[in-house]
Amino acid sequence: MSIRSSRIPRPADTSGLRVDALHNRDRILRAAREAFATLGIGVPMAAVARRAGVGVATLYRRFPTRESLITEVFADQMEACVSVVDDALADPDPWRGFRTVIEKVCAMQAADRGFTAAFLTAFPDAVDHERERVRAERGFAELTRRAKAAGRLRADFEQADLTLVLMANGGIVAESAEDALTASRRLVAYLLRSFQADPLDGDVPLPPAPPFGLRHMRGFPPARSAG
Amino acid sequence: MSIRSSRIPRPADTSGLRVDALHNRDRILRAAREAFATLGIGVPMAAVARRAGVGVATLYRRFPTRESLITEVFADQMEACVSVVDDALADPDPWRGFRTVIEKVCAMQAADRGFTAAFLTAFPDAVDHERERVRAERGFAELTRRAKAAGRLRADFEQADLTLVLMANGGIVAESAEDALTASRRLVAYLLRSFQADPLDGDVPLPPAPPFGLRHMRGFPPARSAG
DNA sequence: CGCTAAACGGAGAGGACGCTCCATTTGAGC
DNA sequence: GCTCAAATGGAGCGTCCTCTCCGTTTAGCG
Repeated sequence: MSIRSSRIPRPADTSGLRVDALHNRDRILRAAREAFATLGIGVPMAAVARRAGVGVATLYRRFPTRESLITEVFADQMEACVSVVDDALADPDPWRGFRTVIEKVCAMQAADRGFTAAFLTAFPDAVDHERERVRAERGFAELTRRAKAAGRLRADFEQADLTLVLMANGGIVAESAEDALTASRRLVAYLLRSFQADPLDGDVPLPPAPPFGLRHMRGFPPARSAG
Repeated sequence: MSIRSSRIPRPADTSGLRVDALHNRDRILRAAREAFATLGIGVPMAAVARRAGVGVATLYRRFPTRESLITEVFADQMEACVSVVDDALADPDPWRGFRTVIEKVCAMQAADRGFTAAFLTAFPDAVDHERERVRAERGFAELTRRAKAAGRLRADFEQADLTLVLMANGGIVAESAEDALTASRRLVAYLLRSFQADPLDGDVPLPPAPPFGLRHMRGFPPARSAG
């Protein structure tokens, strides 16, 4: 009956840790969050360690792979995504729900440089993300269905278009986070305008949807190894 | 009166080269084109040299910096961009001209992975690109003006939106070039649909345009150095 | 307070890449 | 063919990054 006796230790089992270790773990996570947001995923591990004020060994002991660190760092954001979708599902107006999801998620993406990569990438050990992503995907599919049923979303909108939006939004790079956000907002406004159903030009067919969903995006960000 | 006596040796002066050197230069350029397209800008120089079947020294002698190589490799594409704009300017239908430019350039971008980065980046020694980019930009501004005058393009479309399109399109990453093209086409169709003037919802204002143009995009692709 | 396992940090091995130096090869004019 | 400047290729050095090993420090417990 203890609060912490749950058998599934999500997101990670930190119960057996000494208090100093726990403290350092927090500092690492905070430092990594900062570093990823400003420099992007792929900052040297040593830089994260330095920002956290710990040695590299401590970093590696706690997070053996870069991916495990990323997974943990973005756990919050992933959960935030899920709640965004959940909130939208509770909205009585289907179109507003649909619109809000895209707007909010894209804003998150624009604000945090590393988030795009983390969100779009399926890491081998990011099973936690996997589960949440699937849940978000399901919820979004439902939102899509409702918005179409309400006649507000064009009928040929596909699930893959969400990926398209996220990739497009992820392409935005700017000097400052504010500039990125401004640009993102405008892009999203343009796209949402097109997503709306419009009986006037229903006869102009869209090019086919790309053949991928979120899970087809392995290899992001682009590798650059030799051939 | 000689054919080759032009004082401005654009894009590069290769006149004094021995035939074998010239031959190797071609092989390097071809190899680099391939490598950039598939692996992206930033492939190891050694990989380019290996593909070209030359030593690294040969590569460096011909192209002292990575940027000079990129400049040369993408000279063709840059010229192609300019012609696309020129063709569009010759089109009697302003909207079709506008639309075609965006479609064609985005298609080029989607087909060649390195092109985005090369196009968006202002390299110190890429003065050649600079000139062509300015020309393309001017032409596009004129196209925009005409399309607006014809009432086909929404009045609040800004030059910066072109950058937005290119960034968004550049965000597309896919396994194969075909998938990327498919995705790009769909994205572009969505965006163009929004760019069209529509008196029905002229009262819905767009978020402000991002405060940048093509030349504000230094730092693409994202650096990842430590802080 | 003292013991011990847990935690720590930094040095350094290992590897990728950028770029240069230099001994050797080769094209081109005589 | 002979000569020599031009061209070549790969060895090698410096740098940056990942990840591990190991001697030292410290929290937690009796």
